[in-house]
Amino acid sequence: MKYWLMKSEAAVYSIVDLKRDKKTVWDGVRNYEARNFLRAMYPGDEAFFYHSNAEPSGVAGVMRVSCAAFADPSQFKRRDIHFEPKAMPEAPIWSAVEVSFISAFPKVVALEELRKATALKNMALFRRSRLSVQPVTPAEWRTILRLAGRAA
DNA sequence: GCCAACGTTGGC
DNA sequence: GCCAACGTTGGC
Repeated sequence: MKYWLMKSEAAVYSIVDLKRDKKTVWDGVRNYEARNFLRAMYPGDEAFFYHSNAEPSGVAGVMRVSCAAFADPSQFKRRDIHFEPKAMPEAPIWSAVEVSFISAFPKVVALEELRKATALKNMALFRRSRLSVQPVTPAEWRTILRLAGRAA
């Protein structure tokens, strides 16, 4: 099983929305490296839900990858902001996964806190700016759970 | 709202 | 294939 971190603007879709919906299609990723990480996901993998552009930004909870990567439906929708004219149903360009709610932390583990943790200094989060889907190592995963007040 | 980081596009 | 222009992400 692998671990991941996935970013969403909190005002657009937050952990509260995922808790309500139970599961959602994580679509709209339009960066090749992030897409390749989506394609590397398997059902049962777990991911941190990261709130970006939030007050504070940080890790807000945990979700499970509940369906492996498939063609992102939004790339075919002409009126969708994520429409991709070059994508054909028989040759999709972008991928999505389905994720399911596991838990919301009582308190968001803020970016500032993540920065202070020396065990996290090599996180992709800090080394690769703007990457919205990224791997998390088991050690990083445990560290963040501990910061969240959850047993690792 | 500003702006740094950085991926993408398109002219040449 | 280079690189300037441009657009987006995301912290602050």
